[in-house]
Amino acid sequence: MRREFETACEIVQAADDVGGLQRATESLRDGLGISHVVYHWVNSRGERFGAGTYSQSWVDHYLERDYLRMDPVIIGCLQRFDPVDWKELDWSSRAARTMLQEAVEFGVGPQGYSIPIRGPAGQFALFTTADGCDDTAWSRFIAENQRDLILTAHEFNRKALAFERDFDMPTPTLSPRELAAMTHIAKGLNRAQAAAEMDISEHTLRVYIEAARHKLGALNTTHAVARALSRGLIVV
Amino acid sequence: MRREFETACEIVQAADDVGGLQRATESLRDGLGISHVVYHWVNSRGERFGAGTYSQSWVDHYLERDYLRMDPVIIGCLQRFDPVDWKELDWSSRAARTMLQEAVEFGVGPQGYSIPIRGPAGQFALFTTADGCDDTAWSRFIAENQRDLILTAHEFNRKALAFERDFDMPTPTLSPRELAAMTHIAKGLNRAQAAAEMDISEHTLRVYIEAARHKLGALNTTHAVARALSRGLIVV
DNA sequence: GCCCGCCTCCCCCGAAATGGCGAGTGCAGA
DNA sequence: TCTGCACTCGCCATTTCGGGGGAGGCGGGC
Repeated sequence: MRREFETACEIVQAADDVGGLQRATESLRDGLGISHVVYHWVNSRGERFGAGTYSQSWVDHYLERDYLRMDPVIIGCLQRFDPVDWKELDWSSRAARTMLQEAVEFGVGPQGYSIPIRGPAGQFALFTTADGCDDTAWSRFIAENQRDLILTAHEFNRKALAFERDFDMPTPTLSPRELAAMTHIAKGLNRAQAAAEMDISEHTLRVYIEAARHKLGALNTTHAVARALSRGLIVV
Repeated sequence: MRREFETACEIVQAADDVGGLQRATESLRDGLGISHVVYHWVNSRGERFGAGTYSQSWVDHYLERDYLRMDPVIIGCLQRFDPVDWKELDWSSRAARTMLQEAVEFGVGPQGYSIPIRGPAGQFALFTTADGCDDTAWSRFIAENQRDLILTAHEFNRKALAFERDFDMPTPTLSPRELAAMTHIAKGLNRAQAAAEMDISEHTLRVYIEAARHKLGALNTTHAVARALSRGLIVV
């Protein structure tokens, strides 16, 4: 691992708040001589936060335009799990192209490389490096640093999860029947069908669903399914 | 990266079926001189498969006893996203201890290190190394190889996802309002609340939900939410 | 041995969601 | 320019869900 990555990882490991992650991104940016290093994180409650070198004005602009909802980097990374060069993403919509152009005006991109990672409870993180260099220089940069970037992303994730664990509610345990019931419901069966599938009465199935709902602290069945999926309790 | 890892990664990259992954695990096991290397994978349809060096008799025994449902390695890794040494897991239940004892009799463990990774559509993968050595030797082994193991796990995942992409159906595109509506529903709001949140009539909200349902090929709203979550279209 | 959690079944009723019928505006890409 | 898609609104009948009761058996952990 190159020295600048080692340094950044050490800062991450020593961090005891988001500010520590922030310093790590700055250290890595300076060490690598690129324009941006950003770690963006959605915790299990859907709260977003970020640590990185983007200017406040770009972040404000980005949020103001609600780019979170259409940013091809976000959209694309939510649908894959291997690192992606921004050039591979779908920039076909006009809104996306507009956004990229504005980003460049704010000193972000056009080159970028983002590493997505998902956590067990719906957490989602993106570790991004970006620069304004040309394609060949960027390709070389990625080829040389890809592995170190992945490992550094892991260090960020480890720390971010540690922060969260501190004030996280434990994931409840669902019984096998509750899991089976939730799985059937998540697959789109209604209560009667799910009950038939499990060969139990519809009422019994309801008991499972309600038990799961209460354990998950969910407001209704759909919410319970969403939570169970997000926490990796069931798989559709 | 140590040579044995490089070799394994090259085999993975060249693989065009599960057999290729299988050969990579064997190569890595032999190169590292440990007893087992296993890659276990649950795709987006919930189908499981594995490539690795466990004996068929252990796999049969494991499945026969339905250990998938209580294996602390599986349970634990489903709830974290950083690599874990088996010793850190919860072996307190009697069933878990029995399973570990049997595993050792079948030549698996007691030392183990598993790296979980989640994909965007509910995929879940575990890359595991295991051996019968003592604690200090194992700690040294992990300390020395942790990073290479993570990178190798990434190569396995990349290839496994590529296999799956081949016969995957394309993810539909939801409009911004549809995504917003689905997100609110997934958070447990009822239609009236979600409509109020979006400042539109309840009927309009229904139109979005139904459009999303049709695009996602879902049988009902809950199913649609499950699919949207599984495909990474929305985050709760 | 007792308690707790899991599994199973029954009834009732109000509230919510679903499905199908409409209609009109406006923006953006072919 | 024109077609399509996104966005917005209304009504009605039917199905499904949600919450409230109550009850019994069975197994594992303290």
